[in-house]
Amino acid sequence: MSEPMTKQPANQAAAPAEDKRLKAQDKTYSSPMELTLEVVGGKWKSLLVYHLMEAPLRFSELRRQVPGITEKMLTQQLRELERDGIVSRTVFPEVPPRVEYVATEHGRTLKPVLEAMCHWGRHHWQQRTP
Amino acid sequence: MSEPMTKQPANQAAAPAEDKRLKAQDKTYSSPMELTLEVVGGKWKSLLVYHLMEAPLRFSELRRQVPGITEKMLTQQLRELERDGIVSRTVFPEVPPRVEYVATEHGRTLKPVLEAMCHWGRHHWQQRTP
DNA sequence: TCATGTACTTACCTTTTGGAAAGTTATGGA
DNA sequence: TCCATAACTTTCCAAAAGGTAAGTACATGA
Repeated sequence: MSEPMTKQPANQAAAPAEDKRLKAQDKTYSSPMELTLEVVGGKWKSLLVYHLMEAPLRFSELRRQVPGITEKMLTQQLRELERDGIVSRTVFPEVPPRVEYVATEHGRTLKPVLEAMCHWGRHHWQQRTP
Repeated sequence: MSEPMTKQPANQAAAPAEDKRLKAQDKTYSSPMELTLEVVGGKWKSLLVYHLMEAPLRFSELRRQVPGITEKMLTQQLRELERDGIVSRTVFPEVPPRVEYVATEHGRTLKPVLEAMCHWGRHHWQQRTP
């Protein structure tokens, strides 16, 4: 935990790196947690991934399930999650358009993290009023 | 998960609420995760709580163990964690001063969350370069 | 007298994040 | 011809988060 982790470019010369699962190349972290925070930190991402854990949802369904999120934030966060290989996006060539999002296999490895967060929140959100 | 949770003030009239474990009174969450994010979200808090999980550390030790954090951020985040009942602060009446921080019993309930985050980060920070 | 160490404050500034509201595209139906 | 729909994009703005750098208090030891 205390040993700094350095993300080296691994194979700078040969491979142009088509694996886009993780951003944050060349960055130095002091803890693995920082990487997790980069991927699902912020106000919306963990919520979104959680909703996409089991079944695909389309843009408008997701917007309904995550009250308060604006369209701008929704697309923005989904794009970043997609870039990090956490969710996948499928466009159906219809009019009006239909686009579905789901957690990828890689994204589903976040399940323990999200469930721990969910569990903690559930059990501590009204610990007061004893 | 989908049912909105509303945090009511519980006993507005009588009790002046001396329990400061959780902030975020009167707020409505759409998911328990949001509460967790309020408590350990942000760039530093989860890292700090993780370091204070087992043994107490003093201010300067913490600063050393969390490279990159400024003194301002360190005190600020520790104050918020203290207000939320996650860490406790002990001042030793000495000169030069000595102040120690540790996770409270309540704070230690975050262990599964932080460990899940740590675990995920450790196993995915270099998944590329296959 | 002066520097040292520790745990802070404070003021100011930059960066990041988030939000409101309007515009865009394409097609089929009234 | 006009409207509706879905999934955006764009612009402009506000707020929150984070960072820099300097200053403070106190007792001790040089």
